[in-house]
Amino acid sequence: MSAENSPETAPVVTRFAPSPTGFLHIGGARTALFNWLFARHHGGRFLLRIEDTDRARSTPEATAAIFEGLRWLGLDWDGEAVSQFSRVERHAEVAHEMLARGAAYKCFATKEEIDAFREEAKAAGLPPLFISPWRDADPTTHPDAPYVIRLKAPREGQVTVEDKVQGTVTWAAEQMDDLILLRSDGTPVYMLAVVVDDHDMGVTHVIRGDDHLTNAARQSLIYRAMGWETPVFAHIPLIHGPDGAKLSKRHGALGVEAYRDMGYLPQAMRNYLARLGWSHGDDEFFTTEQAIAWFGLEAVGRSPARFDFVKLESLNGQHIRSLDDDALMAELMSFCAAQNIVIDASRREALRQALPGLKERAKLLPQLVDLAYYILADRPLEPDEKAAKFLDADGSATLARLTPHLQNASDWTAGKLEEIVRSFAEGEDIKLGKVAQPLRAALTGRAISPGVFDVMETLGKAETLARLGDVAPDPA
RNA sequence: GCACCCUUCGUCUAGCGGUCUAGGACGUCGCCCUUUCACGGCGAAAACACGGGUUCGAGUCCCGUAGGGUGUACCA
Repeated sequence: MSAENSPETAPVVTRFAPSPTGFLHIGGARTALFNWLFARHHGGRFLLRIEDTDRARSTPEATAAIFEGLRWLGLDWDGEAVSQFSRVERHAEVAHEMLARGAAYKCFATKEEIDAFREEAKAAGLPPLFISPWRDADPTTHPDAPYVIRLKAPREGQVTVEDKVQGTVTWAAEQMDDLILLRSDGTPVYMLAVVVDDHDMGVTHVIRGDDHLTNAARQSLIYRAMGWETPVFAHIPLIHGPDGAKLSKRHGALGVEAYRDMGYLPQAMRNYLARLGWSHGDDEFFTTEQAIAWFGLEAVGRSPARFDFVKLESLNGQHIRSLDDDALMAELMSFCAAQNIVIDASRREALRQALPGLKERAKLLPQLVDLAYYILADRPLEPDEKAAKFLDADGSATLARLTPHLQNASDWTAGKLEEIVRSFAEGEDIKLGKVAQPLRAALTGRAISPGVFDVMETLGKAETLARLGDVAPDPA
């Protein structure tokens, strides 16, 4: 690779490489997001590779869930997703090339021998790194038996990884064992497959969780053995659960589709996830376009972050409010469709009209649906407990006296209606709340709602009067 | 065990030797606005893990200690 083509200056290529053994969890989603933001920021390419070499644990369902999760999050990848398994022959080919170069060797040690070695080492208080007796064996002494191909790792000196996030990290060569490249059944091991694939796919920047930091050292040995230039590494800190413990499947790590079902917006997820471990000064709320414009590895932190639902929810509320009504309506409708919530055309129209008042009050999509109860429900409404309190004898009587004033309304707009109700309250010598609250309860069945005059306008004159009639029969 | 990484308000973070009596956001608590709830506005409590250095000067650099995390497979 020529100098002008080095990873530092070549067009950026990043990748996300999940193994399809389950849903796309939140940590993976953030790794994908960082890779995506970085690629988009640099006008580069973002690739997807499915690490499905573990045939026993990989499932097509999981692969589908990962695609679906990424799509929902809006993290579009370039080109076709690559199946790592489909490349086993190339991996084996590279292993044999390393063998031919003398950078690797055949090891005939059996699993039992290795286990025994480790136990002895442990008992003797020595590092449990297996040192193969076959490393420098004369090939003529090789038995006719199954063997693995091991990397001939350096025995002395240091191995250094220049990491964009972690800085310069150094290990003593003695810490590194002769890792297996090809198993005795001829299949490649992960460590080899990643390196070969990243190289062949032209990946310039490897951005992944810092649980791979030590892997980077071992992988750099493979790059070196093949004479390949290493990509730029960036190991980002992991995400922990709300209690500080590692986020795992049985411990708070949900698939991204769970967040979708809870009513979070993809842009809010992107915003929140981006802020976990990365910052741009004091900016908390931003658009995806801004994130792309601002993103850089130098502003990624090194300490792990806890996942905080409360803050995510707050951010989601901000995104709901900032979305224009038609876009929000579209999000809401697709959410309802997924949740099997059916809304007919006329109510959809009323909902759309009421959206400006609704969205101020919701942090999650389902809250929007709940708030729209007065639009979606059929008469007679079933007041909840708090609403029922406003509809006692006193409240109902007030409403009964108010009704004629409404019937005579010259035009049915929020402004005009407020005028009418206010002058009614004045005439009765009661506070506006005394009439507005029963009115709200009667019209919405709830104690909380958007402004009651807006509700009346949304409902229209006939429906408003009908609902009043339901709770406050005409005294006449 | 060994190796590596991490450590600023409850949480996410700003801070890249002096501008830090440490800033913002979420959350919490007051007050204001107000027909409810939100939104919005104003204000309060709340942190540099500990101990040594280096320096005229350390949240910022170095070394320890403690705590946490990750890795250490013929898993990925």
